[in-house]
Amino acid sequence: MIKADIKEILNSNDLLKEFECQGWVRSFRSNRFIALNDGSCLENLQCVVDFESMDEAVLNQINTGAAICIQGTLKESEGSGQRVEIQVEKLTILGEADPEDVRKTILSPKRHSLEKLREQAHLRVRTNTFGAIMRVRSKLSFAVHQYFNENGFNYVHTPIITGSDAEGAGETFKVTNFDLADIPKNEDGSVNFKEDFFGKETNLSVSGQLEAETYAMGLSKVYTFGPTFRAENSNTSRHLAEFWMIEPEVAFCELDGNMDLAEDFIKYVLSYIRKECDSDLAFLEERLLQDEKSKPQAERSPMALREKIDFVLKNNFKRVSYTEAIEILKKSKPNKKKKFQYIIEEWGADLQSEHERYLVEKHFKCPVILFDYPANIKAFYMRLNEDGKTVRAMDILFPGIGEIVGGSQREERYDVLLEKMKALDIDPEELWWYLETRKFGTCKHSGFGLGFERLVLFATGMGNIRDVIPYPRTPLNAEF
RNA sequence: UCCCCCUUAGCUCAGUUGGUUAGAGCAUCUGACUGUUAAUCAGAGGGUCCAAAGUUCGAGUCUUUGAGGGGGAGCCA
Repeated sequence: MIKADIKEILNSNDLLKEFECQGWVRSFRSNRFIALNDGSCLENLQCVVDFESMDEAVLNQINTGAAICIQGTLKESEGSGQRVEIQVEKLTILGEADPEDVRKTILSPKRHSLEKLREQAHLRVRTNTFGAIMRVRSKLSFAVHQYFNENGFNYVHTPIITGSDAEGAGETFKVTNFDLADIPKNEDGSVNFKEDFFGKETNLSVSGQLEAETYAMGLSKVYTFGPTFRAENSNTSRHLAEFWMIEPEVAFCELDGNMDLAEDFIKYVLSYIRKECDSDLAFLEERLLQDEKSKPQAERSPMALREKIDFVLKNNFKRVSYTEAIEILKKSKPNKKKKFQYIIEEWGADLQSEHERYLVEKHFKCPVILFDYPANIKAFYMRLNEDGKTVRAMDILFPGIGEIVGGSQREERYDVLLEKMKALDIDPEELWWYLETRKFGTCKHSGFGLGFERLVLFATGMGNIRDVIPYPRTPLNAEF
């Protein structure tokens, strides 16, 4: 008796050998054919039972959704849909699933909308689509660690609870131990944080960057990969209140090296899943194709999913300075014909997503790295260029996703950084430790943040970020 | 937070100008059939028409407010 998961059995050549495996019934046809799935791969194992010799009570419990254990002989399939199947000799019901209840859930064997699946997020991983997405997500995150490990990076766990709100990356969730019905106040009516757990105001991290920078100043190459929290009231298909972010930080590295790293990294992880997840990607590709059949020709994507990934792998990302991008946009048709909602008139304008989409999807038709942005539309820690008006920032824009990476060379000059903080009203006292790294052996260094779910979005071809994370947290939704 | 759209059976949706008993497909149940691949065939059950208020002889349908969902924008990763 060989105990194996379904992936192993489907790839096995041990015909006529005895196997045992467990899984959940996807469908039971003709009182004879069980489609069994255990999540080890997309494909189901066909288990053939001899219903005439089977206990009727057991037979009646082989319903969609039930967990079962089967023992039987592996043989070549007589049917055409699969190479091998198991002729069942023993079947045990491990967990029942009453069809009357199952039919009210998304487990019922029919097509369900992604919105309906989201309402039953605890069950959706049992569908082909979510099984595929979650396996791709898992392989992608493994590839993240493998890439950095192979390239001499150290994995750093930056704090999730932070005491500084000075990063400016967004609205924060407060962390407190106060009884909310009775919050200690100062005489002037403000909250007395001295009585709180940490003795100061704390919140959930919106970025591990500042702490990662300090570690890069000792380990040279570091990265973080962890949850990130933003309390912004963002209601879009690209934003989550809780998401996973990858943040490498490299000492002795300037912006060009940073761009090289980001591009190499993205290509590595995508090529990894291209090798490891072909049947899942093929399934997602087909799903997308079916989905697009109902759309008008103009809205359909020109490339199939795997083709799109391969295109990114084969082509260099276009590197364009902000100044060049503005020139391209100024001369563009939608700008001249005033089709843009925000017309680009002069240097210094912040790029809206319609402009980014034009550059990526219409003009270059390829991932684009924009760099050297005007200083006044970017964060305080980005390194000021010699021109005094731009900073060494870079954003990577992906078709259909928008900004997937935001990064920069960091300002390593103590005086310049201090001035910048003062100008932007950031209290240097709060970030004393960050400033000290610029006093003791400061050096040029760079890093970026990559939104992991946005990467999964691209890799799976899904359209809504809530469908590439197990339990999405968004405004007004923290179910499960 | 702003703009637009949606909410009718377990699911996806139809429902005419406001009119009598609100329909279909899938799913479920019962029966038939059995090498099926979202099996097939016959039959059955299944409704707080999102909520509240209003207009009207009469509201699934019209009006107002609210809730939830989707798409787009802003903020960003």
